[in-house]
Formats: sequence, structure tokens, C-alpha cells
Amino acid sequence: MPALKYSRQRESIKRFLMSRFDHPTADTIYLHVRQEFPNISLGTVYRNLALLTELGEIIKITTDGPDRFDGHTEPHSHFFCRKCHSLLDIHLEDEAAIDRQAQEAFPGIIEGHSVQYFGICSKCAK
Amino acid sequence: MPALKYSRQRESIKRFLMSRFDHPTADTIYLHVRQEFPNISLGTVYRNLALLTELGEIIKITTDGPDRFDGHTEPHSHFFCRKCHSLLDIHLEDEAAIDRQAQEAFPGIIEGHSVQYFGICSKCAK
DNA sequence: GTGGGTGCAAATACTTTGCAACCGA
DNA sequence: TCGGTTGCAAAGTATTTGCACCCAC
Repeated sequence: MPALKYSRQRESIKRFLMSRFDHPTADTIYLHVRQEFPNISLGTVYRNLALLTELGEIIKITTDGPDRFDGHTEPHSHFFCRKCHSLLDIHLEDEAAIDRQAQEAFPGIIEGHSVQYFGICSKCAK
Repeated sequence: MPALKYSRQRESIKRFLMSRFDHPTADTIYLHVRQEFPNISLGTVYRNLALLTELGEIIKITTDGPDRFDGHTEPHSHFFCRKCHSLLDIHLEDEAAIDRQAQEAFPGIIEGHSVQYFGICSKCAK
């Protein structure tokens, strides 16, 4: 792993992700960071998202459609609205209980989990 | 929704998926069904996978990399080996408990969930 | 016969990558 | 200066789609 060097673009991407709870796509992030760095390219956004994910500073969430990114790394779950495609946080009381259940049932080494609930969000239900 | 019509190709795809527990990709399915229908095209495989998913006869599992498909629709969870990328079933004792936990914590309408555990499978751990 | 299904190829959506210039330590 | 980072554009991967022909009903 090469030595990490500071970059204003990466900082901006991370700051943006930490400020939000709706898990934007690379493209949304691109459009935002562009306001601060009009010349930034999508490739740079993707490169930094991959790097931050590898460092564990953000989380990459794979869904139907483009990947989503999350600047909040405490273990938590997600809700995907199948109508408006919003992706929202769910903080369970005992998130670790989910791993414990599976560890009993499975012989491999479980390092973590990701739960994705799906349904209709309260906005769309109206 | 247009009237459904029988197709030998669709039947073959479904039969293949029901016979396996390792959640093949569209391409793997294509290569297999090709033995029975040498002229089948990838497009047809994708079309039928989408149709079967919509009908609820199979499940589409979105992961890092290509989508995986599962011919077994009883609620269950999955384990993704980050080393060999195999995707395996985990049958929890009380799968519905996961929904109940979230329903308390979230105001939207939760219709279901998908849990993906990650780690190292027993084969790769050796 | 009618409309859904198929094969083929082209198109799309999303993401990664090669390269020369640039910038932080 | 050295090597990580960037912008740009081209390439790559996974999936979808238009169209003419075929087949189930």
C-alpha cells in the first residue's frame, strides 16, 4: 500500500458524505463536489470513494442500480424504498445480535453483516 | 402485465437454479443452459431472470460484482466469502426476528429484508 | 392468426484505467 | 525531487433493448 497523501478533493468528498444520511451515488457526489472543484472528474470521485472505502472511512452499499456511499461507519442497517429508491438508516438496538444468530448457524468466519430492509417509506406511503 | 406464455428456455433456467445452492451469475447460467439450447443468447437469459424475479419464483441478489440468482425463495440469509467470492446460504432459526427488530425502530413499511454476512468461508480458512 | 418469446447485435449504465501534467511532503 | 493524485478520455464490465423472426396458445 503506497503512502497516503492529502488531497483537497478527497477531503471534500468525505466532508460531504459525513454531512448526509441519505447515501448518495457517485454521480450525486460528483455534482456536489463540482461546486467547490469545477474541474474535478468523475474518475477522481470514483478513485477516492474506492480509497476511502478501503481505508474504512466510508461504507459502500451495493444495491439495485448504482452503488451508494455512507460516511457513517458505526454498524447499522439500511432501508431501501422500492418506490422512490431512497436509502435510509435504521439503527437497531442490538446490531451485534444479528451476527451472533448467524455464527451459531454457520461454520465459516463471520466478520460482519449488512442488512437491507425493503418496503415503502413513510413519505411514499401517504 | 402481458399474458405469460410457456418457454422451454425459461423452464431450463429455473430448473438449473432450483438444483443449485451456490447462486450462479447470469453468465454461469448462460453457459449451462447453452448445453441444452446451444443457440440461446445471453439477452434471453437476462430477460428470463428478470421475469422470474418479478414473478417471485427466484431471488436476485445484488453483490459486489455481477448479480447472483437463487432458485430457493424461502426467507434465508447469505454468506459472501471475501476471498473466493462464493455466496452460500445461511438458514437462521428465526429469520422473521430480523424484521421484527427493525419494525420497532423504523416508521416505514418493511416488507422484507436481505442479510448478507461477509467473512472467510471454511474452505478458504484452511 | 396473435402476441409473447427468441437470437442477434447495438446500445446503455456504471465503473475502472492509462497517461501526462500537477501538487503535497 | 519523488511519488501520490488529478483530469481527461478511452476502455471495460454487466445489463438492457430494438427488431425481425419464431413458436405457444
